[in-house]
Amino acid sequence: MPATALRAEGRQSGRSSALVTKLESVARLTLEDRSALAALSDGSREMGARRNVIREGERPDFVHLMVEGWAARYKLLADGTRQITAFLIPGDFCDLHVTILGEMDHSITTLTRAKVAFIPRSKMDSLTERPGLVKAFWWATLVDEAVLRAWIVNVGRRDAYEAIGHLMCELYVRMKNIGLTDDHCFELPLTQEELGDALGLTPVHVNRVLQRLRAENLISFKGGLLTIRDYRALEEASGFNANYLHITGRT
Amino acid sequence: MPATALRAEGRQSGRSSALVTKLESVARLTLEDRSALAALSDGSREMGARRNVIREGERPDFVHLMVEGWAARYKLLADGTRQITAFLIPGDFCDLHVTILGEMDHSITTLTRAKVAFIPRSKMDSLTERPGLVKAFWWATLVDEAVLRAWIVNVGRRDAYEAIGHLMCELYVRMKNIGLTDDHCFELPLTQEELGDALGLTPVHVNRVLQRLRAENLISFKGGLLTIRDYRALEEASGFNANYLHITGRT
DNA sequence: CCCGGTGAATAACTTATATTAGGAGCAGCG
DNA sequence: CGCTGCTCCTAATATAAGTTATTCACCGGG
Repeated sequence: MPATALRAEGRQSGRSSALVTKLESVARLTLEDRSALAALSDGSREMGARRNVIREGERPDFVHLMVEGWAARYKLLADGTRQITAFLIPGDFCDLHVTILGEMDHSITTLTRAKVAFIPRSKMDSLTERPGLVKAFWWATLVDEAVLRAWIVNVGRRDAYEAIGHLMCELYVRMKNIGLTDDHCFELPLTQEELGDALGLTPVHVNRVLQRLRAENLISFKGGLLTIRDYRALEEASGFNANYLHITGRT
Repeated sequence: MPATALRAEGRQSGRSSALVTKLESVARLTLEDRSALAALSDGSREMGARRNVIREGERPDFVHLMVEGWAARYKLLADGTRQITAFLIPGDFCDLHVTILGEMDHSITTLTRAKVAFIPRSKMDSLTERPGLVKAFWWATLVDEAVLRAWIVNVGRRDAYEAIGHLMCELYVRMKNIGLTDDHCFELPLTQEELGDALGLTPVHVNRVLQRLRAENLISFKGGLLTIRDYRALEEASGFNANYLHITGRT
């Protein structure tokens, strides 16, 4: 498979930003809207893998936007276990409008090397004066909420096999929506432990399930690269239905 | 315990609506804001227990607001199991701004007899022209999101005992915030099966855990009425921390 | 007053997943 | 080069929770 095509960090450079790509799939943006969004990435900072973007208890002055790389939203429990509640990929806001709530009730860490934009509140305010963007931002938060609900279903009612399959389907659709897939292959830079932290499973159980998914020829997953060998079958096996992602355009 | 005081459907009548009480705990509302909110309850409809408010796939014309009684947000799986992703109590919007997304990706049902306001979109639009209310509504959706994250942690990383305790603490704080508790007692009109559907457990296991919580004198729960006998201990046992509810005023 | 329905309580048994532990492969690094 | 530290993989055992089934208590209706 064409691994290198996906790996390259600059795959999107030259094209529009992931955020623009994502929002254009549901909202009609003006030229000015688009360049205003693109400008957000300008002052973005490079961060190493596994660095804190924000921590629980902090009161961020900025809204953070993923420009490149992956991050995860998580909560730490008293006994040291961790629950990941969201994976953040390029084009995702980490904490849109969180200034309203005051302090963070969870933490965010990068998973890979990443580019994160730190957007001052004043800049956000000027953006939300554009009616088209307000609506697009609303759409984004509502979809985030829908993803959370699907996550609950995953952890609550699906067994490990279905849950892992479901998560992979979701991430595939989201990555495809920002142009970061190549056929049915995309970068999934998660360790088995991180997958477990997302789904409430132990790494050893994740391992067993991955083997089964491979044995059944549904996926191949190695070196941070996931290929869904039989997307239909994986959807079927995991009960995935993309409707909750509310992507209207291309599927 | 003073059951009757809580049971009365009109407990709040004469006072301000649950929505006003809830939003006032975080935002300063003008007199007009308050009366505009109160007016929302005017055209509310009575509904029986276990009736659909909205179903997956529908495209609602209205925003629904819980005025009295309980409801639940849920998803149905192919194998017939159900996962509840939220409990809705008075003052909660069922689907704020959902008109943006198009069709519903989940369903909502009443759990008890309830009063639900059906608010036309135009009315919502006029409300959100008031800056104070926009911010208050934002706060409400952000808290809803935080509740979803806590729910994921509950289902993913806590065992049944902790999860049930945690849910009870959360519901206690939320009910208290809208003035529907009496000391540490409040109406919790959930069957053991519904509790199970919320936490991904079977009713028989929920039963076992409830017995244990009773045996340890942490709660008493009978006839839809929950009394938290030792709130501190329950918080401690379940790892509950109310910070994610972002209630600034009274605790 | 009995009847049917629903929710709660048990019990016996099964199963999915956790726990603990150890080894193998590979990458970065002094 | 040979460390050191991750991931990944595997196995043995333990346990929380599921499954199925039965009984009991309560409540409203005819």
